[in-house]
Amino acid sequence: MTNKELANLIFPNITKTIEDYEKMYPERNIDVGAKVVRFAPSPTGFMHIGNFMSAVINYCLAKSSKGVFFLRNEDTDQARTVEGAVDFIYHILDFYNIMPDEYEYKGKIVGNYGPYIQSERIEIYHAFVKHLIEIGRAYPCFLTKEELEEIREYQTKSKKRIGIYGKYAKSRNLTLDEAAERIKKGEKFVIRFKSEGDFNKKFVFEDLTQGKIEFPENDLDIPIMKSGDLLPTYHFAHLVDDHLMHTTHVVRGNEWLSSVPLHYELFKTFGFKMPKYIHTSLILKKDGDVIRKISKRKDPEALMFYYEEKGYPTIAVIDAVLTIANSNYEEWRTNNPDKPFYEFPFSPKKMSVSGALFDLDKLDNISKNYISKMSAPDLYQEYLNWALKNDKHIYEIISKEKSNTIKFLNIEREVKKPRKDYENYSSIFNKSWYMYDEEFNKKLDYHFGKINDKKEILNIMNNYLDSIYDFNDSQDEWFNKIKEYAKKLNYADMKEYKENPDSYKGNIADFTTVIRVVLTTLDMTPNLYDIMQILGSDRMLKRLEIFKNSY
RNA sequence: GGCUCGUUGGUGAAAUGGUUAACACAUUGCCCUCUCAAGGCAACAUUCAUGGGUUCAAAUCCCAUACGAGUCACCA
Repeated sequence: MTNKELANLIFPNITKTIEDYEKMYPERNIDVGAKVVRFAPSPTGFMHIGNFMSAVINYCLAKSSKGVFFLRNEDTDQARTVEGAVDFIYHILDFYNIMPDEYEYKGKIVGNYGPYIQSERIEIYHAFVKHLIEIGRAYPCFLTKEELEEIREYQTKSKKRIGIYGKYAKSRNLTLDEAAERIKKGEKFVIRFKSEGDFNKKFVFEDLTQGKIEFPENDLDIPIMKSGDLLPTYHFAHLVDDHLMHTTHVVRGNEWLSSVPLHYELFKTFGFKMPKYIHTSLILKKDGDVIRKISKRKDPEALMFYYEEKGYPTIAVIDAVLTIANSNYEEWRTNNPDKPFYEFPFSPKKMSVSGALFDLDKLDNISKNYISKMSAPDLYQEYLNWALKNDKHIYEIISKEKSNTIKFLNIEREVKKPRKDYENYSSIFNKSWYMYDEEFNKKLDYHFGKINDKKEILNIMNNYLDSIYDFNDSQDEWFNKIKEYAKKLNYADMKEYKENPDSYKGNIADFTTVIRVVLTTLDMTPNLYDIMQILGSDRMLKRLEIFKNSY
């Protein structure tokens, strides 16, 4: 029996050769320096902030170099596949407007280098595995789970390196005839790569983020094809796919760094050019005093659901992620406030090598700045979109009260230094509910300060609303009138009051607080003048009546 | 245990042998002010994990130690 015959025995129906596939997927027709990158999630869980960061970096790399960004669904672990995970990935990419140029979704293939779903590429992998067997660099391994367990135990006990290599790779020594015999008998097997590396020899690998790293050569005979579903393992699929799809830059998590020696040998064995690698740092979380990997279970902010539900502007989340990814992003952003994020010249070298804590305070700050710069109608639209998906109650109210909502959102906006009240859309209602009669009537929990005597409050309010307040007054006129009236009732302006606090009932702030609380129940609101303009005389009088009856 | 990487303030971090260790967020204080928000101005690492060494000079180079992280599946 020859290698070729063994290969045919294992893959009788695979007729295409790797040369055939080389022809099917020729070099891409792109500019020199254009990057071909991929986002390659496995649908074994819902997209988290780390995946997202990787997607954003890939998008950046591709767009800024006029390259290609494709999505490859790495679904080779069928057992752990989570339903809805793929839909969620596409939803997020669409939501954040970072859709790939090439992908395969719901039966639709976009791009010439597909299929983009690994389980649909099984014949391709088999052709490559077959080739490896033919040249004697892969072999069927019949080690059972129990045997593997034993080897492992022995290695642990005797403090040997763990893994299948050297004398532990028992099936390596089987003759081709023996192997064929056992296959014919129906024994289960995996295909292992036959490593020729020497653990005592070192080689230097250059990672774009981490720089030069010296590794020992790989000498592990790792499985490249699984026994049950005959799907390839990650390592082998990475080799085949990124070669045929002509990936130039692989962005992947740091956890892959230790697989580099293996991947290096795999590419070398086929004589394929290795892509460049950008190993990104992990996103960590501070939990009390412990710093650990961010956890999908414990940290709600780890999953991408969080930011959507809270209603963070998409660009704020992207900015926050890029700020972590690249230390000079923030500076670039302040210098280029209006440029799209993907024009940022992302530099792998500037990525932090150690893990970064994801700082929600920082996100809030970035987000507040974005929201403060939106026009009121734009903000309203975003707010409405958010409410439609996340809070029906709010949605009903603000769609009914569109004009008043926009007016409220416009308070101290579109000025040089706008208010920064909202870090996300879900926080708007908490700061504006009192503008809606329905909500206002529900609460009626008045928060008066120093002046809380009903008689005095009415003394101020009655005359003020009836005869002094004029809707047509400018803000200055309005405030002058208030000051004048306050003085009459023995409330001083700030300076006078500070000089002589005991000779007055209170100061102008105490005075306006009374008006504010009667009208809103709250002692803290944006500019009272604007609130009153929006409320209008009728509603204010109504609210005064309500106050009379309920306080 | 093997392999690899890392360790600058509460957080993200800059600096790549040369005066007082950038900047941003957070925090605190003051000012402004009808409250709030915003804004303005300050404060916040006598020190870069620890110990040695090289050098006129070290956060930056070298060595050791400690601590932390990742990985060592027919998971990705």
